[in-house]
Amino acid sequence: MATIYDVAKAASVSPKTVSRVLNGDAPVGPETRKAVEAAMAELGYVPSNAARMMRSNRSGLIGLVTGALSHKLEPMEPTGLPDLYIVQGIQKVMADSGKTLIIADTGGTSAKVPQLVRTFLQHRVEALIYVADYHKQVTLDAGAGNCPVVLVNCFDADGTPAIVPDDEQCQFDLVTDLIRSGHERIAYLTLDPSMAATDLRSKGYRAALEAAGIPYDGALEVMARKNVENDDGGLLQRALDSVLALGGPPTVICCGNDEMALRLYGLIRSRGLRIPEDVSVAGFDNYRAIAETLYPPLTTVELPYLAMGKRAAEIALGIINGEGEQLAGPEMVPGPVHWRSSVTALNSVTKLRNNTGSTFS
Amino acid sequence: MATIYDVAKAASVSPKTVSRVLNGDAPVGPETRKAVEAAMAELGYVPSNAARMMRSNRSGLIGLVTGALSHKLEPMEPTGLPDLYIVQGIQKVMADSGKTLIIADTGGTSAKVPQLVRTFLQHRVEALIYVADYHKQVTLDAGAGNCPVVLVNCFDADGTPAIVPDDEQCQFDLVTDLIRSGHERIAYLTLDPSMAATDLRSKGYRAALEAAGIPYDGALEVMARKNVENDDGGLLQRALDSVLALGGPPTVICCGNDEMALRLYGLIRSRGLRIPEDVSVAGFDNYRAIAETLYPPLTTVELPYLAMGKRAAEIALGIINGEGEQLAGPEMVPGPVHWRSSVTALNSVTKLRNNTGSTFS
DNA sequence: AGCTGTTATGACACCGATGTCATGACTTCG
DNA sequence: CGAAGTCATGACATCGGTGTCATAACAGCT
Repeated sequence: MATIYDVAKAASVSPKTVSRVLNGDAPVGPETRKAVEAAMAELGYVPSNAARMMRSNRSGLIGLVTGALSHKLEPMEPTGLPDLYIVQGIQKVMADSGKTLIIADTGGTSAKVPQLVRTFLQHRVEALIYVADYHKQVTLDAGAGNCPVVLVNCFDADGTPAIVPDDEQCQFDLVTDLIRSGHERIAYLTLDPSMAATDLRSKGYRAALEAAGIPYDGALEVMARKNVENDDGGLLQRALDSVLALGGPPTVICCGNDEMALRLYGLIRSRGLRIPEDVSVAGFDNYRAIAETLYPPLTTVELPYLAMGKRAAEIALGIINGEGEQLAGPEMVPGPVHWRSSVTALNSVTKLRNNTGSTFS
Repeated sequence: MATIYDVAKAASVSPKTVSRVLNGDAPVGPETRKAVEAAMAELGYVPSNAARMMRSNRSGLIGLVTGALSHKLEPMEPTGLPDLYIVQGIQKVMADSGKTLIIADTGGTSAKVPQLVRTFLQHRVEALIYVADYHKQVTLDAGAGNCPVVLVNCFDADGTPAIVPDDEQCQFDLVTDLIRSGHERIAYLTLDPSMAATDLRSKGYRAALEAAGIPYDGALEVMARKNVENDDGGLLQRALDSVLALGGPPTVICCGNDEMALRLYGLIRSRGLRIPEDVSVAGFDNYRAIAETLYPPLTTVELPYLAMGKRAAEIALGIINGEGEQLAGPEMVPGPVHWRSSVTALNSVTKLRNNTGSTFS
């Protein structure tokens, strides 16, 4: 591979002049420039980042640790594919800022993290971003030294900069929209309570009821999914039957995620009920492959994964450039409700929803 | 950040000795070693890959160009999420071999590719892997110089090493299994013929019929999906109606992908038919979020994306290490049939299928 | 004319590792 | 016992760029 010296020789100038042409950091005569550029093209010269970095101490690399690539292999996918969207958002911002992303996958084993971090430090990444597969608390045992760290979709106890979804606000917005459409008996089939999101969303659900002056009925909120190997869906069946059997059955059923909603469609229909005429359904995640493809299309909330990724990248870049904005602890990002026809309006104030910022599709 | 000189000074040895401790390429006295290791730990020393690379000319980096991260944002997702699985397979093999993956995303614009390749070359990647979002032909206009290139899920006209799915064999296997279960009237609702896969699968479909001595009926093979913005699913409705209206209606309907099958479930049921009692359904892709979640679970074929990724990584490593195996042109990888209850057996020879290598789940 | 300032360029050291070669101490063998 | 071989270590050059400083040519000003 051609070096800067080869180019210099071919153009009959000094290596430093070639460097100046490359970086444009000092004036170069027009003819000299032309000669150098010709030589570079001729030799197919590509500057070596390694050598460049030796002096400047700026690698242009950002390290990203994630399970996004591997966790889809697991038999259980409690959520959609959040981390992937996050990675996407990060990638986009980084690419725009000229940084190159190095991605390492944990393969599902968080024990690998320290080793991955070490590799990143060897490459002298300018920042480290850790993306979790679902909203949770983590502890960063890997000593990242003085390399700035940003957490996404998770947070720790040490006030490390973190970006998390606003699960509570999302569920609040969804339920509020349902109430605005005239629903009052709103069932909520939740995910495993061991997940940080479950608790937050439950709070949002109750807060929305309270804000509308609707009394909370514990019988309408049922756990319908457990993160265990042998969850064959029986839990969901029983949960559905239990809310349908209530004296005042729900007019709409909220699901912990879109997959649960997909299952629920089948179960509801096998009981002879129509969606949304007999009962409305709402999901969570806006897992589009499901939400848009189902018939009728599913009303659901989008967790702002893409936006979270972008925000995390901006925070990281901010730290690198020494700009203040010293985010201590988690920053919450809200996401939009996607209103589709799996929920029917029980009144005629539907228009009102137009002012809430929800998107229709 | 501490350098090898700092460590050397702290341990009162020469830098070279520290280097020897790091690489273990020459004998070091046990006490010296201990002193050096203590100094490294003390200073939190992490060797610089850039400096290391300057001498050895081995970056330990592999460049991966893909649209995997971004294409899921597009409104249309003709296939599942193949490239992601491919990336996964590559990542796994590379991590095991000690290489670090640099991932760049095209953001959907293939015009960006040359620039991404340039960045990779600056980082002196040891190989370049290009992953396409669906099986197609490409032209590599980006001059990768003498850097080895491996294509995945695509191929070019120049005989560049390439790994592609064996669409024909997959469809052949699926249809053959259907026939073994007693089906003879087998409809096939295809994807857009502009995709390379469509043609190959059609071939597999016909070959399976022919191998079983079943005459091919053109009326059973209908295009049901076009890659255009305004495909509202009407095409699928009409396709379904056309095959159901035939004198000899199909006992099983194969779909171009699992999403189409998901849609078809709804359409079939809205016509008062049961799955699989009245008509069986088979998909393509083994898009598990759909195939396993649907009720009844969907019989489908898995394109071997993970295996393709692994194979591509192996090929790339082989080239780097100068091992022969000079793959010229595409290598086809077959994938397994996943037999689930969306297809009913019309005879009692089901047992036979056990010998075909299909997996049951 | 003489001084100052700008432009265009080159010489040289340096970033942090590793490859090569040299050196001194010690072991082994004829 | 001396030659040859192994072991443990260090001096020094080198990889491919960039930062610093020097230098020469030429313009503009008093």
